[in-house]
Amino acid sequence: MTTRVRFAPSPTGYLHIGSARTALFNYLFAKHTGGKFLIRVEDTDQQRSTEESLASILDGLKWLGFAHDEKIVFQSDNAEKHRVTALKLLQEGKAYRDFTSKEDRSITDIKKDIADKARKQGRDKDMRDNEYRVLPKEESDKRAKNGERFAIRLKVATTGKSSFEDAVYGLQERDYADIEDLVLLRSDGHPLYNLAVVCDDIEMNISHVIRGQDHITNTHKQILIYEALGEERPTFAHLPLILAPGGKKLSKRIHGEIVSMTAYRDAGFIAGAFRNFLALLGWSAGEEQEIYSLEELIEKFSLDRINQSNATFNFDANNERRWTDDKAIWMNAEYIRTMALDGLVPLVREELRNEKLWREEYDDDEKQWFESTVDLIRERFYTLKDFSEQGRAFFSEDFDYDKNAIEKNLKKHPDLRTWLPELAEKFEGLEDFSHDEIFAAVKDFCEEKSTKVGVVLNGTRVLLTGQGVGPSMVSVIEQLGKDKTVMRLKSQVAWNE
RNA sequence: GACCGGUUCGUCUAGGGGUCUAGGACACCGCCCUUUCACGGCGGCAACACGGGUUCAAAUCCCGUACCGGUUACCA
Repeated sequence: MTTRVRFAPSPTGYLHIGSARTALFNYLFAKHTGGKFLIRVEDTDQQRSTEESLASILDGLKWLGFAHDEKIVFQSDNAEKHRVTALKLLQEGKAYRDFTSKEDRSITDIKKDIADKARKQGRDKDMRDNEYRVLPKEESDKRAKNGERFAIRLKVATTGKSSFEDAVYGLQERDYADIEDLVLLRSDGHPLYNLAVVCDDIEMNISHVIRGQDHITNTHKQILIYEALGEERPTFAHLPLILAPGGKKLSKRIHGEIVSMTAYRDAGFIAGAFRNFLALLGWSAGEEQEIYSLEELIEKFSLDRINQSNATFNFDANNERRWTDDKAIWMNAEYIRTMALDGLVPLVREELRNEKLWREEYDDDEKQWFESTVDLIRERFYTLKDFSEQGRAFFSEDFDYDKNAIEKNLKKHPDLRTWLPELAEKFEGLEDFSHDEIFAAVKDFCEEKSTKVGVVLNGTRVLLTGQGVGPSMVSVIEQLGKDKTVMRLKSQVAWNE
């Protein structure tokens, strides 16, 4: 039997980082086993589902490279089937009509209420305490016929327990006494989550359900539905959660953009790097390797190597440099430094285009220069943004000077104000503006002035690139070329800042 | 509250009775390299939640406690 898994987002928001990892693990498992990766949109809650949300989720999945194998299933399209299923269970006496009228309250009120009520309840609460559970069939039929509104609830056994072997957490058990007679169909006729999920998973022939461990209690309920339906259940694998620092829930309301996948794309992350980072959050191959290509992840992935404890996604909202997890940033830098130039160049092109720094010549006459520039400056960059920010001076005359760099590398050595234009003149006289020639000129110059090479090079770096740090300075000079180098060394702009 | 999970360096993790004076990665700190800097190389700091058992031997198995998380809807 080939494996079939599904990623089932509900389109009520952006693609959450935790959902992205769930999608990743589903994808890796499918590809590892030669199976299918499907997408099902859980849009039963029509009130909260939006088109934009769906578009942004699909966008995020596409960016991460998770192509789905079959047509996307929309859960709302199957509502009729779900209804028929609920009615069937009612017919068979496995479910019953609940005529209790629905309370009409706002979602936040309900949430608060549930929390309050739950805190007061102990285990002695009888989950079967519903007068309609034992209402004679004739009576129930009669009231329904009279047009009385009702919800359909599953009749959960009074004694016994539900159990399943989780691929990650092992044997899971729950007493029936702790499970309420869950509602399958709302009184307005809309199917509810647990029913819809089970029906669709059966319909889609899903072999493995891989989802967050916040669904474990749902799984017990869903198993009850599988059993009532007489259907075989899939293998379940629950994933540990990704938490915010301090072990709290990671939410957009509290933590902002950091939880949204698109924030990473917009911040200049490489999809492969982020995927790599996500894969190692809750899973490891059990070896001392950190960088994995998608192919390697697929080859090495297995459910039994998934961790059972929740992971903390580490970041510091008050520190600009630590806006997201250190390791994620490091990994992105690692990818930028080491990935094939062929792969990086198009990404840089896009970044420069977005920032209006792109020139068509970079794809034509200046292709070689452009590629060697990217190769030179990528060495110390962390994100694609750095190409248009720290690296801006390579692509435009309109760049800023780093304040600290000016102070530390320029103004601390006032002589540089006259020296650097002098150095420019020296450069002007050079025949071929090569690495060796440039270096020799700088060395000569420093001897003349009896100063350290570092002082001159650091000052030069500020005037040429606006930065305090970067690749080998002589290479930078060579890469910029004689004209720009001379012009910028003579400029007084930085001195006047 | 109840039910269900979890707990190894600050963070991600390896380890599943002896090979653990607990390994790797990120971050941090030092040194070296680079006649300059946030690259690179080398090194350092730093963890088995606690208490009982079982065993010749426990980070690893069992029990309890603490703490953290999940769930507890006619939401998904």
